[in-house]
Amino acid sequence: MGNDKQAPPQEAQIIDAEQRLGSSNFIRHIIEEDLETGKFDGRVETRFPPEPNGYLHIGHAKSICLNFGLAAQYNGQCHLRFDDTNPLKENVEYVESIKEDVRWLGFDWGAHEYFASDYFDRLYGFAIELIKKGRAYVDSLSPDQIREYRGTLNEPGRESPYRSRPVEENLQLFEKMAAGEFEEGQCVLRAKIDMAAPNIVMRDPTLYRIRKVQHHRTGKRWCIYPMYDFAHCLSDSIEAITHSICTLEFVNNRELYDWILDALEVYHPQQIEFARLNLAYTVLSKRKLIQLVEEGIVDGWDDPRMPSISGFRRRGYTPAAIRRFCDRIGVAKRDSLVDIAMLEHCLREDLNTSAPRVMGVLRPLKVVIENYPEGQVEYLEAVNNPEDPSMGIRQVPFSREFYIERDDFMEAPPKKFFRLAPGREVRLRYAYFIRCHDVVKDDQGEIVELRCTYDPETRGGNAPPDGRKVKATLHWVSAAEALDTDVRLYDHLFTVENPAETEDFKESLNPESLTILTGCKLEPGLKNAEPGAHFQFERLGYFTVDTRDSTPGKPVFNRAVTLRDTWAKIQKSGK
RNA sequence: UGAGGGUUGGUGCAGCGGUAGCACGACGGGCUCUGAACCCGUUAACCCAGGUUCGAAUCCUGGACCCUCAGCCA
Repeated sequence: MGNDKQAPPQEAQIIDAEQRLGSSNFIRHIIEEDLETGKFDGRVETRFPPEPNGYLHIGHAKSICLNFGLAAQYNGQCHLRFDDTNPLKENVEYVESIKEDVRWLGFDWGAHEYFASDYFDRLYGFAIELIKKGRAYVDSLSPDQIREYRGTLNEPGRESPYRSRPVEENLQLFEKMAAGEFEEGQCVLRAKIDMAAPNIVMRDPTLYRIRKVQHHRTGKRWCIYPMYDFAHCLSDSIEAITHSICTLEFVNNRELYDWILDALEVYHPQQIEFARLNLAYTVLSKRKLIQLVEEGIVDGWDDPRMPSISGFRRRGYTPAAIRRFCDRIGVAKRDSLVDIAMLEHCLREDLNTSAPRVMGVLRPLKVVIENYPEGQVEYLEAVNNPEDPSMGIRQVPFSREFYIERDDFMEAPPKKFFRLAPGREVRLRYAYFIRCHDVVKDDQGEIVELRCTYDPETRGGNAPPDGRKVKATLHWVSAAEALDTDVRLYDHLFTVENPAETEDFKESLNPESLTILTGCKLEPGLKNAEPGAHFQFERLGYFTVDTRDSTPGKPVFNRAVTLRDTWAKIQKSGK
C-alpha cells in the first residue's frame, strides 16, 4: 500500500513549467529579450554543472529546477555536466549519487551527459593557442610568490619575472608540464592579462596546474589539470550553451569568463548570476555539510536531518514538493534566508492529496472499554484519503482494548482542551463515542490506563439518535492487532536561524534534533508498507517508511513534517 | 580605504513613470468524524536625503548599510 508514485520525468518537467508560467524573474526577462533579438538564434541551452565532490543539497535543487525548468519552458535542452577538473577531491561515487538525485527530482538530461574531463584534449589545445597568441605564459614562481606578487585588494600586483618568456619557450615549458617533467607547484600556466587590474581575478589568473594524481575518468593520461575559470567557459562554449547560470560568488569571475572566450575567438555563451539558497536553521555549504558527516554529528549524507537531497528523500520529502518549493522561492540577486515553513508547506500540500491516511499512536495510553465484549474483534471501515475518494477504503480492527495518544487525555483539562478527560465523551475516528469513567494509576501516580464505556449506537463514529455532539475525534489503534514499531521524529539541526553566521556553527547544534520513539502502536495494515512509502498519520503528520532501518514485517517510520497544529499553538501562547 | 553585486510587509518573490501585488507566516472567523485540509477576512513594506516629472518603488545625484573577491578550490 501507499507506494510512491512518481510522475515520469518529462511529465514532471512539463507540469512544473506550466505552473511556473505565472512567476517572472530577471533571468526570464533576459532570455525573452534574447529570444526577441535573436541573440542565440532562438535557442535556449542551459546546463547544471556540479563538481562531483559531494552530495547534492536543496541549494543545488534550486539550480537544477531553474536550469531544467528554463530549458523545458523555452523548448531548449539542459545538460548535466560534471565539472571534474580537480581529481584530488572528486570520485565516481559522487557522480552516481548526483545522477540519482537529479533523476529523483524528476529531471531528464537525455543524451546530454557531459564531463569537463572529456574536453581535456581540446582544452589543452586551447591553452596552446592562447600561448601562441601571446596571451598565456608558464610561470615558475612558487605558490607563495604568486600570492605575494598578486598584490592586495587595495594595491596592484607586480608582474612575474617569467611573464615575458618568448612564445617558443612557453610552448616547450607547457609541453614539459604536460609530460610530467616538472613537480607539482614548480610551475603553472597563467593568462597574461593585467597585474594591476582592479578586479583581482584578472591579475594573470592560473589556467593550468600540475597534479600528479589519477583522475577518476582519464586515469593517468594527464598530470596537468585546468582550473575552473578556464575549463568552465570553454565547456560552455563547446556545448553551445546559451545561458550559463551560476551563483553570485562568480560575478567577479565573469570578466575572466568573457576574456578567455574573446581571446580564443570562440562561441560565447552569456553568464548570468543569481543568489544561492539559504534555508533557516540549517547550513548549505558543502564544506560544513561534509564536516557534519565526517565528525559523525549526523548519520551520513542521507541522515533525515540533513538538507541534502538524499536526506530529504529519506526524511519523506517528495520530488514534487521540492520542485514546488524551488518555484515559489523565486530567483533574484539578493542574499536571502528562506523560512523553512515554506518548504514544509510545499510538502504538506503535495502529500495532502497523495498520501493515504492511517492511524498510529506514538505515545500510547491504554484504554479499556468496560461494556465491550471481551475477545470480540470487529472491523470498521476507514477512508484512505478524504481528498481523493478513488483511493478507496480499508478495514481497521476494533476491540475492547486499544491505545490512544497520551496527549489526547488530560485529568484536569484547561478551558480550550476538548479531547478526553474524566467524565467527558469523545469520538474514536471511524469507531465509537466513548466516555471516560476511571483513571488507573501506578504507584508513582503515573496514568497507566483509562476505563471507558462506549455507545453501540455510534458505530462507525456516527452521531447517536439523540443528536449528542462531541468536541473531539481521536485516533486509536486496537491493542492486540497493533503493529509495534519505532518512529523517529526530527527537528531543526540547529537552534539558530543562520548558523553559518556564528563563530562556530557547531555551537548551535540542536541536541533535540532527533527523537526515537519505541513501542509505537500502528494500525496492522502498515506491517507490509514498502520502504519509501508516504502516509499521513491522522492528526499527527506525514511519515515515511525508512529505507535503511526497516526490515520485512517491521517498517520503521520517519516523520517528514507535522500537520499544522492549532492546539499546539494555543498551548504555546499560554492558553 | 580597490573592484563588483545588492537593499520592497515577519519571510521569499513580483511590480520596469500612472491606485504597491502574490505566496508563506501570524491573527480572526466559517466548515469539519483529522484542532488537518478547505473557505472567508485582517495585519503589515518601497534604506535615507535631495532632484527631474502633472505623477517616482521605478529615472538622476549624493549618502548609509549588507554581500563577494587577495586558492596552483569550484
